[in-house]
Amino acid sequence: MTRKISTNLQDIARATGVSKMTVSRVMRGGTGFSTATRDKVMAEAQRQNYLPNRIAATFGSAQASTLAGLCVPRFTSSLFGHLTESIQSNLGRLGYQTVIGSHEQNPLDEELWLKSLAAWRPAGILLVGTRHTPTTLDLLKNLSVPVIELWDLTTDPLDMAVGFSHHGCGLTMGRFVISQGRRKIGYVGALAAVNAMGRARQAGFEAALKEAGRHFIAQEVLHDQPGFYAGFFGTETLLARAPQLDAIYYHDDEMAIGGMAYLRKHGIKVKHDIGIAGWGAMEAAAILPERLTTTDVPAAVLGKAAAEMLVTRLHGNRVEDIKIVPTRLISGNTI
Amino acid sequence: MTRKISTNLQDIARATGVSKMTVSRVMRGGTGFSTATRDKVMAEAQRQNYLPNRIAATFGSAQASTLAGLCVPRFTSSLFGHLTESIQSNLGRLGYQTVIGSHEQNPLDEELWLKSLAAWRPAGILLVGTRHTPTTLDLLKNLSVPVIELWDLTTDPLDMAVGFSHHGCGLTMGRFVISQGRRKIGYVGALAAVNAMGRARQAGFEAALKEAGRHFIAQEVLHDQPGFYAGFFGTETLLARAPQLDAIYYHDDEMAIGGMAYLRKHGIKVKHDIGIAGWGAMEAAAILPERLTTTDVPAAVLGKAAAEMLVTRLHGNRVEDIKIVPTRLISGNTI
DNA sequence: TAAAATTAGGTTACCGGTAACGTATGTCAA
DNA sequence: TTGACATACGTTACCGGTAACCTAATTTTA
Repeated sequence: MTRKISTNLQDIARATGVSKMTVSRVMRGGTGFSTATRDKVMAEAQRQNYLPNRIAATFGSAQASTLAGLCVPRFTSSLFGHLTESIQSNLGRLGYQTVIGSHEQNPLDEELWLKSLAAWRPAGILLVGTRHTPTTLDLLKNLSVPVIELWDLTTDPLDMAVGFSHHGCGLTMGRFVISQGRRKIGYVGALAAVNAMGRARQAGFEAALKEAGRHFIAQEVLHDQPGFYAGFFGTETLLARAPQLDAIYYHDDEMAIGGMAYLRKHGIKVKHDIGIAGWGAMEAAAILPERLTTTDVPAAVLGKAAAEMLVTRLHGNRVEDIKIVPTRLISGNTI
Repeated sequence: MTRKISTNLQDIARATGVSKMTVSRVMRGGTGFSTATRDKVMAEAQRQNYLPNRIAATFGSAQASTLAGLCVPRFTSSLFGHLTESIQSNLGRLGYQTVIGSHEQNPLDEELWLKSLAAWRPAGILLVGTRHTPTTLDLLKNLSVPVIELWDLTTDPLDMAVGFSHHGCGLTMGRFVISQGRRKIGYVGALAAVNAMGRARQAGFEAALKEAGRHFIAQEVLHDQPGFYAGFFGTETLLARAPQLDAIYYHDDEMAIGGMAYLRKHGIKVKHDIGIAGWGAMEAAAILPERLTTTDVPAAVLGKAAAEMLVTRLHGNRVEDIKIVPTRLISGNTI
């Protein structure tokens, strides 16, 4: 029982009296055929309801693959959701299909995913994050396809990169918070020891504090995934240790919002008593009665740039290896 | 320049003195070889750093595909993020790779995505939503692979379905709101005319009102995507038309939270003045000072069930065609 | 103990495209 | 007028697995 899902190029060739190769050329919109032949072939393909077979095409020539892999930390964060959305739709528009994975900041999960992806001989690979296992690096080298590292620009890219400086985000926010007169500042983070990008923001902020002769009064870096709960409970722990704080910098907006919920619950006035700064500019942050002080991260712009970068390179054109997308401080109303 | 990314079965066969077919059998963990042969082959594969080739495998036999397609409305909502995360990780665990798409409630986008997916001859397809174009239905039939419709159980499934009743969610919430003494109730929704599931919840709620001899005093269904902003401005419009409301039912939690932000901004007390009910139980809803009255939707459970259902079927085992996952009313503190 | 069944392989023929190269025919400039 | 070159195809040889079928040896069963 050979499962024949659709007619193939040979069927169309037979029906139109040309060779399979000519049909292939027509279907791919190349050259080497007359307009008469093209019209005849296209009409017949339409009539037979031909469904292209990328499996066969990729098998015949690895160059023909239109599969791209995307691995992000998780899909449950607003920012990565926007990034995924943007990459998938832009790659789709450009004729590529997206295979996804998530690694939860665990390089071994990324490696596992990459192994299963590699079996599909993808045309290109997009990775969020710059922590990779040796095996991952080996695999990427063997595959010898374009690799774009997204989100972070703090280390040298393997191949190409689209992102921004997390250190810069932290630095800018730190200077802003200092400029607003805050001096006793704490930090609440997440994913201790595995989140290089969060740490880079934290370090950037701390550099700004140092410029002003200050440092973090207290820090609470949870081992959990970031999120509303983590922000809520992280704030509780932090304030238990350092009740005198006049500002808190958070890993991201979700955690900041969680923290604000904690403050409100305990009658601590946001801004008046304790200033709050987040990161990521999630939609909810702009809707809060107190507009959250945060950093806008253009996830959709970044995704579009990455998709276009990849496809340009796949089409054999030169591309700049590194693209920086601008982040923007949103002063808001919580500092 | 033939790009040879990895050694192939033939290379391993040559090195171990068996046939390619035997190596294939060993690699797939089947039967028809001695343990001695297996060990020899596995060792050699390891030594040569063999990378399986799913393109070739799928080409050789369509049954060998381990590619599954997943199309959701969008990746930017918390619920669909959790769903995507769950499906991807569970399918990954079971040896399948996930190709994603998003349709933004537009069946034509779904059709376009399905066409590009079909070229990869996937093993199975997961769709959120039950609105499909005729071409989509044709394609699904031609592909003759398992199709699981997720999220909604209000219509007959094409093949299999995992979901819950949106009408039931609305009905239960409606009865609860009535039981709390609310009588002048409004509705704020989104995606007018294209969102069957939101409409089903609305209709369910309305059925509960009818039981109590009531009806929606006012409704505001935006044409936009749901989200915090939509909730904020939808509430503004609704209250301009019907200021006397004592409760509002929202399309989802994001919109409810946006609505609450509007109320707070205008000094209207949530619960005391106007009760609020959402849907979806997003994490943020539980963190708010007033815990949001909402419906818990087990997106992760649903995703896991769908992944396992698909794989069970692909392994040739019988499965129940329809699986209902339970939703749960969270009474919260905003009604 | 002979027949039947199982085990451990090998052989062959594809799957449906694409790259590379070959070959008429027509066109244009020197 | 003739060579050079472009155009419009056709031919051939793969790409790397898997299904289906076959064989010889070994084990089990009647």
